[in-house]
Amino acid sequence: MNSIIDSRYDPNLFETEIYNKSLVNFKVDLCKNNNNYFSILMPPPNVTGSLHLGHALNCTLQDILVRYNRQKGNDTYWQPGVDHAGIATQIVVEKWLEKQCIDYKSLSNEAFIQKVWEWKRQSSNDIVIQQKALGCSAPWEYSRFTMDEGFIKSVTEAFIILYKDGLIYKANRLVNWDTKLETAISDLEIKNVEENGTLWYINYKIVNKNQYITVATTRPETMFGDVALAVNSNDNRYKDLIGNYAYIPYTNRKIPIIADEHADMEKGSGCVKITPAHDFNDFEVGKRHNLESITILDKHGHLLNNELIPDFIRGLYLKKARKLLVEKLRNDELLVKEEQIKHFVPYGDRSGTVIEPMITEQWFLNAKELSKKAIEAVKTGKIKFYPDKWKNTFFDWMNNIQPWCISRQIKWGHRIPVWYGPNGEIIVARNEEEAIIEAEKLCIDKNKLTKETDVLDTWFSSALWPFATMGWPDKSELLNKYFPTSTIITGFDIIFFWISRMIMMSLYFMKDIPFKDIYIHALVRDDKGQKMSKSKGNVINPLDLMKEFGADALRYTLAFLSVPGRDIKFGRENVKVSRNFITKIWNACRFLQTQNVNFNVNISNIQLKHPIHHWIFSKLREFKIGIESDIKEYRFDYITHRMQVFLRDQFCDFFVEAIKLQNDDNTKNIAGIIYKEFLKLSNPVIPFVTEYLLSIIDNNYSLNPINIEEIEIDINKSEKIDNIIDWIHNVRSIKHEFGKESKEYITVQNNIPNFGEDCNVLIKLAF
RNA sequence: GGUCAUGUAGCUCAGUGGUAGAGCACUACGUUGACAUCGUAGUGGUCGUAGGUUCGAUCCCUAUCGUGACCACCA
Repeated sequence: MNSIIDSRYDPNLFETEIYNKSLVNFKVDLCKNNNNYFSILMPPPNVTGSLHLGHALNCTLQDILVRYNRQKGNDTYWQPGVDHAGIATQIVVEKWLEKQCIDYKSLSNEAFIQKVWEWKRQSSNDIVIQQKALGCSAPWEYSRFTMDEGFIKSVTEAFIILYKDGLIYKANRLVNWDTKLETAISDLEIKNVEENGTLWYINYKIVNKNQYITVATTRPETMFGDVALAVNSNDNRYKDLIGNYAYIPYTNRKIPIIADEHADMEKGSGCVKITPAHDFNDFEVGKRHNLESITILDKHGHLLNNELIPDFIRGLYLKKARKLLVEKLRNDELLVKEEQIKHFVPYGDRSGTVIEPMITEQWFLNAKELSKKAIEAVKTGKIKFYPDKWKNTFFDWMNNIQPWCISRQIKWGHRIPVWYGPNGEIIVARNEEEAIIEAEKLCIDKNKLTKETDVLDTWFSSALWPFATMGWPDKSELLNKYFPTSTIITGFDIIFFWISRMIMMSLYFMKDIPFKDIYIHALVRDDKGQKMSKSKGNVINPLDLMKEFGADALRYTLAFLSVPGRDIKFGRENVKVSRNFITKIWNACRFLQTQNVNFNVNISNIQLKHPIHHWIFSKLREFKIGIESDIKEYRFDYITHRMQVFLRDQFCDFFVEAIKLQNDDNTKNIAGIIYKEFLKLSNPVIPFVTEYLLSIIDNNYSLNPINIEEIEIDINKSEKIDNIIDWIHNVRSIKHEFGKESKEYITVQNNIPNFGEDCNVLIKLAF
């Protein structure tokens, strides 16, 4: 046994060392045949840089489960890895290159991708370093990347199957277009922001009448894509005009005035312009009335340079065109009213630019078809949400699910496994050789094949994470042993992006659910409740905290603050408090060592003589059982409370104090056993300090708790101690309130209850 | 507009159909075998407001106000 009597608690002295020589076997034993398995998928962090506190929370909670299960003897697997994160990473790398004064736009595709890989290596390295510092006990050699070789195979296979089954198709549709990134994005990647805007009332001249009709719009510049004006058929103001035509200002293009329920009599002027190529509602109206769609914007958000657009704004950027157009309308007295309104404007999540609805050719996945079984799986309780309320969010979205636009016009990502023939024939194949063979079969000139340049939405590969990581489409031992996984731990923000899609894909490809429990944890905010962001400057780097207070303190804090269904307000003060608690654990060890406590006495060699012996064992049992139920309920906060109550309020305050009064070897041996058990049971939460202390007090320590059930505990004796403790608190209270000389205090001293001879010595603790 | 949360001590938050809990902060005392990164004790709350159910409500129900998030509209 080594001594720490003269050492203060300093996590920096042992954390790295203890991780490297930890007893925990991170390795996976594929030969082991254990019916009780626990497997968990690490939500792969994006390779966009290093980790923030949200990741630290996510990893901590997973590691607690993993260590707990491993300790319990369950065959445990934790799938680590990182995500290529398409658009997000591409943007980060572009900025990174800019900083180095590299003109990324002039790089060839291949050269750019090379740069991204370079970045990826650094980023994923940093991530793993952070995760290890935090104590994550994952089998790192099983780490996967969503674009590694195996994953490319999985993604290709999944695409091909879905295509052949008719669930993936190519279509010309109105999609959300990001004019900055020049790619389509999905509905989920849009954030609607409320803004002050203007509603312009514009006069359109009616054909063959000396009369105008007033159209209200927030987007006048799109008027050149108008194909109709719609009014409500019940609107007396316009009833007579239905069937007439109107001129689009500054053009001689005539568009019909139609009746459609989409026109709301209460809103604007009651007459709405229909621009199917640049508005989702209008697109629907257009379909209903068989109207054509006229695109007037190019991919960069500039008006087209053609005869549809009046020459004074041809080719101009949207915002500029709008300004000029409004000015001209105003001067020409075609603008009859300008109304300031608040309205929502769609912004791209990643680019921060206004999103334009645009008609383009994209690849879609029929998500509706896949959603049915996924909804069923949650409805029947095969998959459970913790907290339960999130299933409503899940159902809401799943019941209204839209076709998923899976193609992106960016560089970084999985290339869609499609080749085109000279006449646009589509050939879906695993590789070029296969595509050529297929082309020959179809009598397509194989020399004229071109490969699809679009890549897949990053979430397409993430959706395959539960089984692609374990080797799918091949059969593998990992899949065999650890699929479906037990639990997934993640934030609510990716329920739609990720959780629901993994469920759909797993049920489709594996015919089974990907996981049984979904634990949704909180968002980590700063101590004022504000979202942490770089621009606000309130981001806390987990590594800094770990350096100052230790990884254990950070882990303990994150678990402590994890109240289900509530966001975390995180202050560094909390970490300090946790560190203080860990110091207490440390100092308890120091004291026991000064008492020459032997921590390695066999449980069969101690006797429960004194009631306090029964009491401390019954508290240990409560502690152990409590943790077990907390884990089942994912109440990580409760576990930390329990640790405090047991170690501080029960073990230190009474049992250790009792040792000072009743200094026999048997009691000291019990203290050694209890303390050691506390360390083991707390190991999942605070692995570093517990394992270090265990290694100090026992050269051959193990992390497996002893079987307390074997110990016969007399509950009556234990309860007697509870009563004594209540009484002690009472006496102390009186002493402080009235003073040592007071009548009240003397009365108490003269009326000490008879707790039995065996407890007499404890009475001293009261005085 | 729809949905889901949330409102308990100065702060951060637990909790329960039956005399209100923790941590931090604050106050007093304390260096009595580890621990000032500490110990002991204490101050502090009509459990958002108004109704209802109940023998009894902070907890269940209804309404209302405040806060937050998500979804939708996005003329």
